Amino acid sequence: MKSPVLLYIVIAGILAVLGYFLLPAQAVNANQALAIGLFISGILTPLIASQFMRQAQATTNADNNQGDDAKTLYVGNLPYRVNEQDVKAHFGVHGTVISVRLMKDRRTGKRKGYGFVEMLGDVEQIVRTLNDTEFQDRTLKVRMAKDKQEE
DNA sequence: GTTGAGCGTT
Repeated sequence: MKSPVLLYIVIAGILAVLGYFLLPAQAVNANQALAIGLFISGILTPLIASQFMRQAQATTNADNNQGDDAKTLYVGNLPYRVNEQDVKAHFGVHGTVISVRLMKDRRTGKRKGYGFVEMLGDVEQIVRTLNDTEFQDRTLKVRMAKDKQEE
């Protein structure tokens, strides 16, 4: 039931069969029956189509809630010497790491000691697991990233 | 070459 046009045809077909048996032939002629059927189909199609859209949306939301969407974690208190590969390896144990961005000074390019890890999985659980844990002799700060939850 | 709270980048 992908296109509204197809849906419209199906509804009109069902109504045609129903009308053939239910409508008194002496009260309504063929042209009137056709007009009524098309009219009712025109009303029903958007209603039913919107129901399908809601179901599809609900399915999408359910998938997202299963943790298949990328979330961004804020990671603070990182050692200055670690690179993005190290962070990726460390977080990759508990989920799928999409990308790692270690913030650095724009001029000198030196690490600022914090960054963002974009990953899949139960992010809330990962925060609880990795926050306040040792990483290269430093105690990590792991939080949900603020504003930008991009898709 | 140093430092140590924080929420960013085309």
